[in-house]
This record gives sequence, C-alpha cells and structure tokens, in this order.
Amino acid sequence: MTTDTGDGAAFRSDCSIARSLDILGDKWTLLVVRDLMWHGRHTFQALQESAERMPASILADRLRRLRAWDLVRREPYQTNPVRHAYHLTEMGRGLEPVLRQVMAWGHRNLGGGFFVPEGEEGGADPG
Amino acid sequence: MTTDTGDGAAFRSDCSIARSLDILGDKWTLLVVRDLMWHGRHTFQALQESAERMPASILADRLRRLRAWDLVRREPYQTNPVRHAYHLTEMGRGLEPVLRQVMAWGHRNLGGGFFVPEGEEGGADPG
DNA sequence: GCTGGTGACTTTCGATTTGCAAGTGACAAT
DNA sequence: ATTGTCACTTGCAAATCGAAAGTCACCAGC
Repeated sequence: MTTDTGDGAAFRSDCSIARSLDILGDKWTLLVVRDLMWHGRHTFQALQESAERMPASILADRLRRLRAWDLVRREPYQTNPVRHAYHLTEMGRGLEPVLRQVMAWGHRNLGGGFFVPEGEEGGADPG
Repeated sequence: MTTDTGDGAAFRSDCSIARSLDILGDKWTLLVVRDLMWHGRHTFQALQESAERMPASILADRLRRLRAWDLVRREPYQTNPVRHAYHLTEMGRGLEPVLRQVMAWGHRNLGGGFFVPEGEEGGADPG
C-alpha cells in the first residue's frame, strides 16, 4: 500500500470508474466524505457517531486510506493533549457532484432522505 | 432479499447515500452497470471479459443482487440451449449521472480514461 | 456413441476484510 | 489516586473475496 497520488500502477484498469472504485468502492468511504463535506463532523468521535454507527477500526482504516490518497488532511486542533481534526482536500471536495448524484438516485429510488447543504431550495434531512 | 423499492426496513439509515451504498457500495457492482449501460456487454461471458477481469463467482452474485434490486433484468435471447442476456431497468439506467460524475472525478484526479457513449464531443476510451 | 466445444454458472477453499468488543496511551480534572 | 475524554489499536469470529476447477445443458463433428 505505498500508492500515492501520481502513481497509476496500482489500478485495476485504465477506466476512470474502475480507478475511482479502487478508492471509493466500499460501503463506508463515501459516508466519511459525506460527513466531512456536509455534516460538520471533523473529529474521529464525531464521525463515529453518525447514524450508520461505523466501527472504530473501519473508520481508522478509511481515514488512513483517504489521507494516503490525499482526499483528506489531518490537522491538530489542540496541542495538549493532541487532538486531530479531519478536513477534505480539494480533491476530496471534488467528490461533491458524485455525492449529489448518488443522493439524488437514492432519494428517487430508495426513499432515502434528501439533504441540501446551504440554502439552495427544498427541504432538509441529514441522515 | 425480498426488499423492493418502497421498503426501507433493510437499510442502515435513512440517508440516501447510505442506502445507495448498501446496494452499490463495492468494487464491482458499478462496473457491471457501466458495461451494461455503455459497452454493449449483455451476456455473462461478455461481462466477464471486461478489462477488470471480474471473477465468475462475483459476477454471478452481483447480477443476482442487481436483479433482486430490480436494477437489471434477465431475458433469454435463445431457447435451445437457454442463453440469457442482461439489461438495465429504468432504475438501473437512472444511474447514468452517477456513473458520469464518478468517471469525471476519476478522469480529473486519477488519470483514468474518459468515455463518451454517443457523439457528444471529445475523445473515446472505454476502459 | 463418443469426444470436444460453448455459455452460464456453481463449488471449493485459502486469503482477506468486516465488525463487535475490549484495551491502550496521553492528558485533564477531581 | 481515580475518573473521564479522545483517538485510536488489538483480538478474534464471522462473512466475503477471488482464483481455479467443476458442473450442467446443449450442439457439432466423427
């Protein structure tokens, strides 16, 4: 697992979708991105307390991977004791359109809630 | 697995993204959708021969799940011996914007190929 | 009738990943 | 000294993955 941005050798294929799924293709990763992007959850604990009750071991692993791929950055927000906060990088923020489409599809077809980050129109329903 | 559209009991949470990931959240499912949607691969074998070399056992499982969720329909295209072809349902076709955004993100950030289905503009590069 | 080939899967089984629960280490407060 | 908080890590059983091989239905050729 020494693959960082810029190295393309580790991917399954040249397809952009396959490559994206190599990073995002599991049940949890995009939920972390969702919480960082829209729900103001920036600490380990806050992320863990999301509705889906992500196990700590998996959260730690996903944050590690997201940092390795430079989708997420970790910064100390206090020094004694050291506490860290997680934030999306620009590459991570670039996933917003993906998240929006996934949300729209789930809303249309699976009856899930719809969330609109900043006063855009319509209702609100985190989830 | 008797959960169809309208039933929300089996999902992890109310969030549309979480619900979508309950169905699509793995490394392979969206590649099957991609091949059915854009690459004219409609038989088991054709799907298996995609660049990512999906194992038969996983392909069989994913097609089963996609059918259970009514994203994909299976139809016999010849009767002796019975051979089946897979096609997206309307719900499945509804994933096209998702696929496009995922592709765009992977293209921008991971250097993957970009594929445009019908003469829209730009290059072509399946994957 | 026997052998070979095709298409669509299923089975087997070791390796990997998941996910629950509990533990750890740093520090602050009581 | 004990308790509490935060951010993880560790242990381990169970589930899932994935490569290879096998199965089943049928047709074609000899």
